[in-house]
Amino acid sequence: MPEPTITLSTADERRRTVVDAAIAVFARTGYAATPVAAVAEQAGISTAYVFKLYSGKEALFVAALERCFVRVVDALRIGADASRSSDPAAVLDAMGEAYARLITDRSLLMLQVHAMSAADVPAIAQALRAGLERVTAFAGERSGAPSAAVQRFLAYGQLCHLIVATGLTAEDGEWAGLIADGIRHY
Amino acid sequence: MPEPTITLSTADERRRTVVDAAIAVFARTGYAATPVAAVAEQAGISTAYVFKLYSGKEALFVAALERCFVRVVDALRIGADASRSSDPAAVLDAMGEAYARLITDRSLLMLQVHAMSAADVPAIAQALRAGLERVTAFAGERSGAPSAAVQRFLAYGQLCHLIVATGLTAEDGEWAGLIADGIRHY
DNA sequence: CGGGTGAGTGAGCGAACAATCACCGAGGAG
DNA sequence: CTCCTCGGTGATTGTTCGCTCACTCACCCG
Repeated sequence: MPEPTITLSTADERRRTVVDAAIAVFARTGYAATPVAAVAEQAGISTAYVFKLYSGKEALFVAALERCFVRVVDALRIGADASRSSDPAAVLDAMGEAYARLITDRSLLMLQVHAMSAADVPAIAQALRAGLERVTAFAGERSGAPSAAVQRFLAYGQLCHLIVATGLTAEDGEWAGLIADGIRHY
Repeated sequence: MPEPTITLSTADERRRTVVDAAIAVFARTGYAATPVAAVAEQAGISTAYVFKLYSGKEALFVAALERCFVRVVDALRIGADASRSSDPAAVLDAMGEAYARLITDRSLLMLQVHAMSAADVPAIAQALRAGLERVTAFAGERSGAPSAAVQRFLAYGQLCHLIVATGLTAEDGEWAGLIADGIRHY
């Protein structure tokens, strides 16, 4: 056994590159419609090597989804830290603002949408629940808000996902304005 | 031009059968991962004939989605009619109850989830927006509720979709109970 | 230098799938 | 009977995709 070193192996560095590529590509075309070759191309390596780094397409998607939720929770934490008031409602609002800024790049949002659609794959459903748990637990504990407020936070987050995924704009009419009113998505 | 008859041609009857099959099958495995042959099998006809009834997979999915939204609005109407009070909040609540009962069969719910994921196909995104408009407009006009209440109605509806799609249950822990509290999905 | 280890790839197999085409049979009109 | 329309199908085709395997190259330790 070699002595433990701090420096990462090159394979692990590659894995990070691949996961970043996977987030971007899966977010564009979804789980089923995205060939692994597209992820490999985005990462700048061969398809064969992607299969050496991850046991299959499913594991690759799960890894991307897990990283996605890590990034979401990180954003919520930064948002909460930036809140001027420690009032639960204010902290929750600051988290919402941070999330809205995070998803300026739509990848993290769309990946969650695609994951819901691919949840008939058990491993994906499990990763989705695990990510949801982390978001829910963090939002609740960090803000100190009551359950109903956290639930409301998540519900309007899902509404935001709907707005972005369907490409709703003000030109869609009065009803579109009704749906999107006050929902931040820059 | 033949004289207009009330009786439907057999081809149109077949189209309805196919659309019903499409709703069920697409709801299970989504747009990209569902072969047209699976829809044909469910409908009890050959794959070739499905392509004669619909110009392609895309048109078939759009037809299924449109019918899905028709069924949703119908359910909302029936729910509103059954409301004892004409108070806007009460009517909206009755609509929610009717929707919760409608999606006892998960097909209509999951089809909407899959449609969001497939919204990078322009025709699907358009059908989704059109359906959303009908739901929003009907809920608002029929209940007479203020915009914010209608928006809230949709947001918690999306939360319900998240709960069902991820397969959340009480065994998932306290956080799961927090998310699902009061959200009707039988 | 020689050999072993791990990063990285090209080529290809087998299966699945969207879409098409040639074709069949029944029934109604002339 | 003949023809023509229309519901309906089997077989096929070209392509794509997940995944594997044999292989190369660079580096490092002795």
